Amino acid sequence: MKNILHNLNPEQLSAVTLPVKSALILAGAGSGKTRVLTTRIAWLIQTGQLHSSAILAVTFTNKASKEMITRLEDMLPVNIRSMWIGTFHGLCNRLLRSHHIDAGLAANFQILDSNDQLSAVKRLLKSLNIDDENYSPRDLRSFINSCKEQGLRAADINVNHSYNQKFIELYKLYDQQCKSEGVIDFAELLLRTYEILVHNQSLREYYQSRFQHILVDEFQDTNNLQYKWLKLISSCSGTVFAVGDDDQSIYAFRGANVGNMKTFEREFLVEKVIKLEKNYRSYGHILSSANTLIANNTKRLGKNLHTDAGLGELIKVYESTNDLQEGKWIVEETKSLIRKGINLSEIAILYRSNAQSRVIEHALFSAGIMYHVYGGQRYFERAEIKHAIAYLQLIENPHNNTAFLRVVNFPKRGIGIRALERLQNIAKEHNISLYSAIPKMTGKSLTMLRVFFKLIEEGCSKAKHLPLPEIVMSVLDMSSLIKYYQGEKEGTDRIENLEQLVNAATLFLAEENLEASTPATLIPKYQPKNVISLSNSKASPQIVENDSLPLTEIMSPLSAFLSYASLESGNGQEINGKDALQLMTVHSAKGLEFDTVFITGLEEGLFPHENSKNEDAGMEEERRLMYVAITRAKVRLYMSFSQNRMLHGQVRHNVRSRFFNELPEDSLEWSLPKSQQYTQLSNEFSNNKYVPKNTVHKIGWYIGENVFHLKFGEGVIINIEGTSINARARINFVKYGVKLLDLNVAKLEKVH
DNA sequence: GCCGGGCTAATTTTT
DNA sequence: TTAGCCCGGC
Repeated sequence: MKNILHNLNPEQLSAVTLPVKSALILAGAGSGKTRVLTTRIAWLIQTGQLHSSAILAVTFTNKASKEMITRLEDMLPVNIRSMWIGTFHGLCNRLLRSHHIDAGLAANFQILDSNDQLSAVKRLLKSLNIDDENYSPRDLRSFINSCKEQGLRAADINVNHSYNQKFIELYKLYDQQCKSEGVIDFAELLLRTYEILVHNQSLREYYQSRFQHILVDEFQDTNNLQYKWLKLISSCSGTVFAVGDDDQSIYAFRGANVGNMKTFEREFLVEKVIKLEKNYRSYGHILSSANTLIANNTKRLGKNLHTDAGLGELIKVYESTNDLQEGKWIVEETKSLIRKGINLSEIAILYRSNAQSRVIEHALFSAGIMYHVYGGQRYFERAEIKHAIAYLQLIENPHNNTAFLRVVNFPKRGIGIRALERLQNIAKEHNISLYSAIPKMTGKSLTMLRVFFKLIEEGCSKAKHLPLPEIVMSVLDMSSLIKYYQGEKEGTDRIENLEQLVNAATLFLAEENLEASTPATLIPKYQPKNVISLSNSKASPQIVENDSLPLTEIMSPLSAFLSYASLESGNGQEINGKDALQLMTVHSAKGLEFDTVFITGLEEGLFPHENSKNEDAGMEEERRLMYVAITRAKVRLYMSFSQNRMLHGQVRHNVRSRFFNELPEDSLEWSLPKSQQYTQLSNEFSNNKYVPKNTVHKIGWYIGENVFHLKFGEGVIINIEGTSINARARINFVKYGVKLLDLNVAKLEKVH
């Protein structure tokens, strides 16, 4: 038997070997969090405390769950399959497929990704003739999602606001629309699962007794529904082992609630919180910067990272006049790093928002330095792939109107908007899907629509006999998608992508361990009677066995593949053999580490971002984001800011980020001596082409200065026009935006 | 049905 | 600046 516990530090060891009770592990950046999580699972199984089927491990991303599976396979000789490891969404998908009848869903329900959801919402609004900017599709979508993430149905929401009233009504109609089309959105996967567990006692008790230990990764990212879900499924015999880092909570904007950690500690009666504070990633200066910075946050559970590695290099801070210069500086530093023998792929350039990559890319491109920008389009989100998937969805479920509208006239079949409007009216009138409405159409568009109808119909019958990869192949052919792109100027890449889809299907089947030739079969697996009888301890072998089947066994391979495609957007950029510089937002850097990290654009308004500066919570999240950025670096850390930056088509004057004041002086190495900073600053301003040279002294105000106005509050001078008596300042006020004020009239105060 | 001009708004992102 | 959206003209 492998000694899986060797080389664990005392804190890690105590976390790994905790008794099977609810526990909270505060795992700092680079403290071996994943290791603890996987080793604990292995330890529980190896010591015979739990059967592998009693374990549920939940992550947020597919990447994280894959990583966990890989590591476990390395540690354990047993079959990982019997364990439930996956993302919240993936696990809920599995549960809903197994219990689709209880959930009131068709066996082959399809999953809307957020774009699909948006078009579904748009279609709903259109069908109701709502063209009011107060009810924009995007707002409605986020309203619906945030309701679902709170566990609220339209009927549950208090009607006390006229604005709400309409949204609630629309939310209800949206759910009806989804139901009749046989589709569900991401949030619905979770909510629906939660609801069937609440409403179906035998089902609930079955899973409650089955999962005795539930391990949750990145607990700080859970939203309220996920928390409720965990609480429900773990009550009775279950316990939750939560691992997270409140200091790395950077997803509040999409519903994550850090407060869940404190609530968890209280409600799950956690006796002792274990902190993993030993960092195995970064050198001392980097770590103390992170510690000092994050100490400025008030709402923390408390944690301080330390390392055995020495202090290492100082953090290099660079101040530039403008963003172009910042780009050049990155190029120069990169070149010198290359000379030191550092691989480009070990260097990351981080920024707060995607728009900032442009200037940097330009500089790198001109210098001939290879780079790779993360966050591009993912494989399954590419237009051509979405088209192919839509055909596949229609074959599996022709009533999916979102898929229908996506491809009914793509490639062109001469089916225009007029025809579709009529079709939609017929469908609405008879309360049927667009597909079913086709035979009821009249006029010449009927002919065209019939062609499409036949196409789908033939696809359906073919799908019954062919193995998955061949279904995909035949769809590419019969849809004429390939033919269409052959006629396009830049279609080669798209054709390549489409052909990749066949490989993706083959690969998917292989991973699901299934013979490619198995025909689609659907066996009802869940027998409520059995479950009731086993509510005490051991689950019947039959049910355990069913629970561990690959998805392709409980639904058609095509259906399984489609859900995989929706839930796994596909690492758009994963295989990248080239040695290239890594460019990404700070958000997407979370969980990664690099030898060298550049944090760029450290300016007030950018990082921390303007929109977050007003409330405390927003500011603290920005600080955590900065903390995440810093802790990505192993050996070398660079930070830069620029006095001027092109933003929204305008040159903006920025002040360096407040975060610099929150870092330890001793760990920083300014590229200009600190004493010269402010002298330098005013020189730069007076040399600036936007300011007449001598205005600084004559007027007594300078660009970039923080000011306070009685009515408008705080702001920054972004430009000064005219001189002496005519002098006016363009001031960017935090709350009121840009105003032009006469400096001789306006009562401005300096803010220090 | 398609193209182009004008307008507007402008973080962060996984499933 | 630029991407996305809407509208009008062909």
